[in-house]
Amino acid sequence: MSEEIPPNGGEVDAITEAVLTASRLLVGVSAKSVAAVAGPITLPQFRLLVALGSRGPLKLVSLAEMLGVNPSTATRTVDRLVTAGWAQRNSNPDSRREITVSLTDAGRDLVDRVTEYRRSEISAIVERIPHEDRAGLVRALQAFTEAGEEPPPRASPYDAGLTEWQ
Amino acid sequence: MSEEIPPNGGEVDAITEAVLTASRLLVGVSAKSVAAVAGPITLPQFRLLVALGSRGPLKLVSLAEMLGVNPSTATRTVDRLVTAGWAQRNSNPDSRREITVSLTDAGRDLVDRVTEYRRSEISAIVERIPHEDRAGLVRALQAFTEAGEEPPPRASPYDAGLTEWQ
DNA sequence: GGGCAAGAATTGCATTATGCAATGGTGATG
DNA sequence: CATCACCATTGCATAATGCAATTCTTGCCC
Repeated sequence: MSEEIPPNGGEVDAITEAVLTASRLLVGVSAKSVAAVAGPITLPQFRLLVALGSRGPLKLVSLAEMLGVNPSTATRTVDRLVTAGWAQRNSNPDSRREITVSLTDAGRDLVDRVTEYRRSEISAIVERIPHEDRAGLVRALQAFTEAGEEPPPRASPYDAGLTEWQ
Repeated sequence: MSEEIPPNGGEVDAITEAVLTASRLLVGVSAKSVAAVAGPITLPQFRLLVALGSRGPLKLVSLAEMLGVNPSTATRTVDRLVTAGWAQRNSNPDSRREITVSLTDAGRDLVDRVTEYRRSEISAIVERIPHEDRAGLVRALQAFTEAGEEPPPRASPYDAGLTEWQ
């Protein structure tokens, strides 16, 4: 060994801890955002709306796959969202065995409001970060993300920070 | 106003985006960890075990509060965990109207294995970060966390990165 | 073209997760 | 000791989930 960083001399552990702690904070922000804006909707339902918002109209199977749930679960969640007026089923003229699900205007509006709120919450935190720390943050976070993006995980619902656990 | 950083000159937005992206990654890591180790347990159940693991034996009400659920939900989840052999109810000699819930050895073991796995996943990512970016990461993440920790959010289950959504 | 396998959505069934509203027991305070 | 607050639990209703049919629809092969 030459200068530092033995197999795990503490630096890696320190960063890991820092990451976990920061993660905890983010989790709280997301919860707060949905609760503050989305009122009576449930999280799984909102997650489905987010998927539609970020990927556009989707077949039911694709939707289920994105959310990591069984198609039957997706079907029934869509049922509820349709009833609530946030999503709609569209028949596909090319293939009668498929349908697409898309947001209604109300649904899109809901997603936008929550996203907006969440973004503003994070911005508020970022604005309290001392200027001299900011430049390092972007570089560091990008380095972290790139290091972890070997196989890009399932894409979209995560964009809203919404998943079943974390 | 003196030198720079207008209301939102882009720097804040850039950091916000970086944070959101990194958050997405973390979410994936947590999901993978539980799925890989915890097998047949559900997420809400595991979340309860994590709370017990990080805070020790807890009254039912405290547990429910930590998890952000109704006490009745906690009661029934504990029922299932007890049946599965991962948790136990202990009568409190000081106050017969309270009970405490604690991990069994099997429960503690399960939590340890998942935590270990998750930590190793994050470490693996951290180790792929170029050395010159690492120091910046710790400082930056700490700055971020401190900036957000105005009112420290509900504590413990987040420690394992486990929540219902994110 | 007829028939058959694969794909897509849905429905049936069972279990878990949740919240709200009692209920029954226990402690504390006056 | 009488009442009020606190604690766990249970009853009831709804949502979320997965697995296993079921029903159409498409594609493909003979």
